[in-house]
Amino acid sequence: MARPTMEDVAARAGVSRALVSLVMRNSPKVSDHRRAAVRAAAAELGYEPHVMARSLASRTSTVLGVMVSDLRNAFFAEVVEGLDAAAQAAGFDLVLNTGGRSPSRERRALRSLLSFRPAGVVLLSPVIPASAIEEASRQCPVVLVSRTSRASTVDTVNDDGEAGAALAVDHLVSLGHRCIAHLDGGGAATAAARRRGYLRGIRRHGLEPLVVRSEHTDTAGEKAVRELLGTNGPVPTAVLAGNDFNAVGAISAFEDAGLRVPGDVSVVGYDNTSLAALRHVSLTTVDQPRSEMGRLAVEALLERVRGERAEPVRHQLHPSLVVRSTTAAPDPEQAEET
Amino acid sequence: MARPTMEDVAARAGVSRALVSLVMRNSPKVSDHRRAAVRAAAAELGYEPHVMARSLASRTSTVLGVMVSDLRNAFFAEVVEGLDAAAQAAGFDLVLNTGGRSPSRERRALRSLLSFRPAGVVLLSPVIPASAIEEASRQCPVVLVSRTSRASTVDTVNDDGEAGAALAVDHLVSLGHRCIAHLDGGGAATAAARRRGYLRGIRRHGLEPLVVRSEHTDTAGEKAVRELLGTNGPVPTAVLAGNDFNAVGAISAFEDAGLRVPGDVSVVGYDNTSLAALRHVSLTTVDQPRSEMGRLAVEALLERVRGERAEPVRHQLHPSLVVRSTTAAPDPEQAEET
DNA sequence: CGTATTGATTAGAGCGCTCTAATCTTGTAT
DNA sequence: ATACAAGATTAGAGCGCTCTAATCAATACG
Repeated sequence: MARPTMEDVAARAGVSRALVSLVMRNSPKVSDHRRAAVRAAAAELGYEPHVMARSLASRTSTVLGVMVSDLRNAFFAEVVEGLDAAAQAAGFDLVLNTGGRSPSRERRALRSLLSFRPAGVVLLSPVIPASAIEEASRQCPVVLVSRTSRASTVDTVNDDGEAGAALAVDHLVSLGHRCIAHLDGGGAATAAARRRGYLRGIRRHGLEPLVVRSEHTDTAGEKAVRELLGTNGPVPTAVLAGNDFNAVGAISAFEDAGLRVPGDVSVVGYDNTSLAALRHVSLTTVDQPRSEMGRLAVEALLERVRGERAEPVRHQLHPSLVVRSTTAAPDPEQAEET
Repeated sequence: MARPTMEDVAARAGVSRALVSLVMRNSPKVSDHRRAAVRAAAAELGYEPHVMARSLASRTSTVLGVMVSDLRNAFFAEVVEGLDAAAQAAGFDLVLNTGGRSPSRERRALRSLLSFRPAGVVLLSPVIPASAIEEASRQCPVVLVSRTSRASTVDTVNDDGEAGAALAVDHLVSLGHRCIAHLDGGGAATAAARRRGYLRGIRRHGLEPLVVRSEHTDTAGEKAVRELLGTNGPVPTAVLAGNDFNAVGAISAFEDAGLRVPGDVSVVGYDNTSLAALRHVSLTTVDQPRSEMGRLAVEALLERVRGERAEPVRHQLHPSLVVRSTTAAPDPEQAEET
C-alpha cells in the first residue's frame, strides 16, 4: 500500500525531484524530452501527486469544506451536487460534514472542516450563531447558502424567498383564489422571507392573510392542515406551504379530510425538489436553482481565494414558478361561501 | 487568515513544539502543569492542529474517500449520512465526490480521492469495471456498497436483495395475489438479485413469473406499467417495482389508467427511502438499513486500516418488509377473471 | 574566442506536524 | 551525599511536496 513518491519517479526517470514537480504541475519550462521521460516513469509506477503534501508545501489548499445541515433533505443534496460539479471543474475537492441541525454538532463539524485549512467553506443552512460564522470567516472565506449574514467577510447565496412566495400568491390569485393560507416554516432560515413575500402578495391583492405556524416537514404540514380544518374559521381554497415536504404533508391531510387537490383546494410548495417533480406528486412549486446556487457558492469562494474581491457579495437568485397539477381554479360553489 | 502553528503555541506557553504536540494528542506523559499552560495558549490563539500536516508527518490518514454515484438519489444520500456519523465518531473526515454514473467521471473522481492518500475509500454503487476497483484496492482499503466483488482485497456491504424481493412476493401472495409482475431494474447493480428473489418467490408459490424490463426511475416505472397495460396479456393484480422511485412512477401510471392502488392493484417498492415514508406516498416497500450500511462500511475500512483483518468481508444485510398503504388483498372480481 | 543571454535543471530550505532518541528533572534508595 | 530509575521535556530528522536561487548547457554576438 506504500505508494510511490516523487523521489521514486525522479530516480526512475533519471532526473531530479524538482523536475518531476515541474512536470506534474504542467510547467512550460521543461524540455519535451524530459517531460516525456517523467510522464512515462510516473505512468509505470502509477504515481499521482500527494495532495496533502502539495498543499502543505505550496501553502495553498484545493479543499473546500462543506457543512450540510441535513443531507436527507433533497434540496441540500442537490446543492451539494452543484458544489461538487463546480469544484471538480476548478480542480477542488470537497470535504463534507453534516451538522444535523444541532448547534453543537455543527460547531464540531465546522471545526473539523477548518482543521483542513481549506481554501474556503460552504455552510448550507447553518444553525450556529452569526458570531461563530464570523469567527470562521477570519480563518478562510466563508459562503452561506440559505442563510443571510450582515458580516462583510462572508458571502451569501440565497433565492429571493420573498419574490418566490409572492409569485406563488399571484398565481393562486390569478386562478381566482381569495382565501389563501400560508403554512409558515417556523424556525427555518428561509421561512421569514417566504412569509414576508406571502403577506406582501396577499395585501397587494387586498386579501386577508392567514398564517399557520408549521415546520419544513411533511408531518408538520399534515398537522398544520388538521389544525386549519379544525377551527371554525374559513377554510382556505388554497395553501402556500413552507416547502415541498410540508406541501406533500398538507396534501395528505386534505385528502384524508375528504378534500380533493386541486379540486377543492390548491397547494403550492417551495424548492422544486425532485420530490415535486415525481409525476405521482406533480406539485406546483417555486423553483430554486439549486445547482446554480452551488456553482455560485464555489465561484464566490474562489474569487476571495484569488483575492479578486474583498467586499461581500449577496447573490439573490430569482425563483420561478413551476406549475404542475396541485393548483387549479377554486370550486365555484365553495368560493361563493367564502 | 494566517492561522497560528504549533510553534506559535509553544512560544506562548514557553515550551517546546514537541510538548505541544503531545498535549494536542492527549498523551498521558505530560505534567498537568504544562498541559494546562499549553491548553491555555492554544485557546488564546485559537489554535487547532493542521490535519494535513499531521497526516503527512504521522504517515496515517484520517480521511475516508467517498464516491457516490448520484447524491440526488435519497438512498445514497442516506447511506452517506450513515458514513458521516460513523466517520465522525471515529475521528475521520469524508472527502466526497460524485461520479454521475459515468465511468470516465467516476475514474476521475476515484483518482481524486486517492490523491488524498485516504485511510480508505467507499464506493457507492460504482459503475467502473472491477479491474479499476481492484487497482484502487492496492492503494488503500476499499469497500463497495450496493455492488458485489470477488476480489479478496475489497469488502462489500449489500442488502440481500434476493431475500428482500422474496419477502415482498410472500407478502403479496399471502394477501391473495396470484398474478404478480416485477418491474426489473435493468442495468442497476442491485437489479439482478432482486429479480432472482422475485423469480424464486414466484416459483415457490407455483405461480407464473412476469418480468417487465424497466429502470430505477419514476418515469421508467410509468412507462413499464403503460406497456404492461397495453399488452393483451393478463393484467397483474400486484407489482413488485425495482425500487421506490420506480414504484411511485408505476402508481402514477396505474392511476392514470383508472386503476386504484391498492384497490385494483397493489404496488411494492424497494429501499424504503424517505420518499416511501411520506404519508402521501405511504408505499409498502422493502427496507434496506441505510445508515447501518454506512456504519458497516466505515467499520470494515477501519478493521483493514488497523490490520485486524486481511480476508474480505461480505456484509449481507437482512432487508425487512415495511407494510404501508399500497398493498391490499386483490379485488375478488378481478381475481376471478385471472 | 570570450562573454552575455536564454532556457533547462537542480540543490536545498521549509511547509506544520510526528516520532525517536537523547537530555533533563525529580524522587527514592542507599 | 550518591546513584539510579522513572517521568517529563526537547532536539532534530523527516513526511512528500513546492519554490527560490543557484548552476549548467547551449546558443548568440561582437
